Amino acid sequence: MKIDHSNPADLSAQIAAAIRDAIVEGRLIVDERLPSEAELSEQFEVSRPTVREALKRLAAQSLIRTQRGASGGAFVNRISFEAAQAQQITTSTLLLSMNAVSFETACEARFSLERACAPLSAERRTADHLAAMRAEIHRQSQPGLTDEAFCASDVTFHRALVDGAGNPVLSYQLAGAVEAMQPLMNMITFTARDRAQIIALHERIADALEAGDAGEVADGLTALEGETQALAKDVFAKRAKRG
Amino acid sequence: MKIDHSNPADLSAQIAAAIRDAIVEGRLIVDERLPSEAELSEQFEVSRPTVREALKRLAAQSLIRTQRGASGGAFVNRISFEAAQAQQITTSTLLLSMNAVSFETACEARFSLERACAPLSAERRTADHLAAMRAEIHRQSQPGLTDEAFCASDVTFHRALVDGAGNPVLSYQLAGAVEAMQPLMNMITFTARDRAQIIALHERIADALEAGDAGEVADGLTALEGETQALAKDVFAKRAKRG
DNA sequence: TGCCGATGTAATGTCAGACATTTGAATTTT
DNA sequence: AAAATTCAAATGTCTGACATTACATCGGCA
Repeated sequence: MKIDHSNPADLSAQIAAAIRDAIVEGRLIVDERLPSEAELSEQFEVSRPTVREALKRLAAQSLIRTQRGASGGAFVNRISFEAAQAQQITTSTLLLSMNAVSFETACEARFSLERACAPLSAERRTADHLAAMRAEIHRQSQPGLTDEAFCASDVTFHRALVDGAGNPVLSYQLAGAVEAMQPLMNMITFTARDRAQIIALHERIADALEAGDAGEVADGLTALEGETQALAKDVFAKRAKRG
Repeated sequence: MKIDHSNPADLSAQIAAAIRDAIVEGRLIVDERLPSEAELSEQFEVSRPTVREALKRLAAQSLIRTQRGASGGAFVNRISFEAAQAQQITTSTLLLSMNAVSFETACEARFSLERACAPLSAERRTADHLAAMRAEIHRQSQPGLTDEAFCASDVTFHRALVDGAGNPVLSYQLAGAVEAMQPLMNMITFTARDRAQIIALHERIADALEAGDAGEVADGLTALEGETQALAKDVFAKRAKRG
């Protein structure tokens, strides 16, 4: 593991990349302790602050964790699905909000992905998943619910649907797509009638899931996508008119 | 933006979180310049190295970029699809390799997601996408191709299929799933007969895509999934026997 | 007057050394 | 033998300094 001293810029980035490669390529394995900061600064022939900046970069990506005290140090982290999901949600959220991705595009991607796990979820969903979805449907029909709370409940509903597929990789991938859309969804104001229609579709999806009817789940999702797109179109049209 | 000095641990993490929240919540907008490191260290009442560690954490997530020189500084970054994809691939790859995700689970997730964009790709793929896929099929049939090169070509083929959907959000999401599987795929050794079968399925998929037959694309993918799973099962069974 | 080069300056990048804090382990004491 | 104490190693933080970069300004020159 060596770095390029002829390019005196971004030493900490180079060091971070070198260590990251070692982890990705398996030369550093999970729970293995990295050399101490002092030792690393000797190896790379840089100062300790520079090494620390590199380590912080890796910590930000959950590639390492640090412990203080004797026999402490930096350890290769076994990245958890939760940590990976959190990162992906942050990244996806920023990507959608900063790149002016149209609501239409994001919505299409989200429902396409969700339909992808409909067959698996119809086959494998447990009673718990169904109960979670029913509970959210019930919450959504409460009067006096704010739009934001309605959206949050919607996200929980869909995550239960996705988790029902019983595939953690799928859940991890989809959490980003579903949660990242929440800020966009929050721009929509739902009338009582809108909510009733969405709730009806949620019930249709839950029923189909209970019956194990994958095709009907997918159809329900498609209908929900159409409804959502129509709502958004309406909101943006009104906004354009007003502005 | 304030931090908790009563908890004197992880000051840089707290600062990073505070700035990240400001970005995510839109209080700091794209291309806006953050205060200089000296000013930030005054605001947060910490030293400059601590501020720098916080900024490096954010830079590692592509949330900010830094420029040297007068009128330089740290700027809120417009995260690109490429950068987001690169991060997601790194995260997904580590997640798969370190969490002992079974090949079966990863494969199932990947093909489920890919089937999700089959309808869109069948409808929208351009001649370029088709040409790219045909080119990869041709490459795959070259004799003397290493297993790794064969896998790399396979990834390119599937990325063309996904890109054909014309939805950048979908492409971004799927790149992680497809590329992260490559290390797992590289564990497989392909016989000439295996390759012939895979190539035949690739041709079937390309043909269906050319004809705009979404159902047939999905069926081709399902067949390919079955073939891949069978191959993997075989490899792992032999390995278990030998070991 | 207009252009071009030299200089200034503000910012990040890096370094050295020091102290503070934490935590596990070795040591001593009861 | 168990508990309390001390020690040491490591991260976390601070101070102050210098190096490097790149923009901005100002001066000189045509």
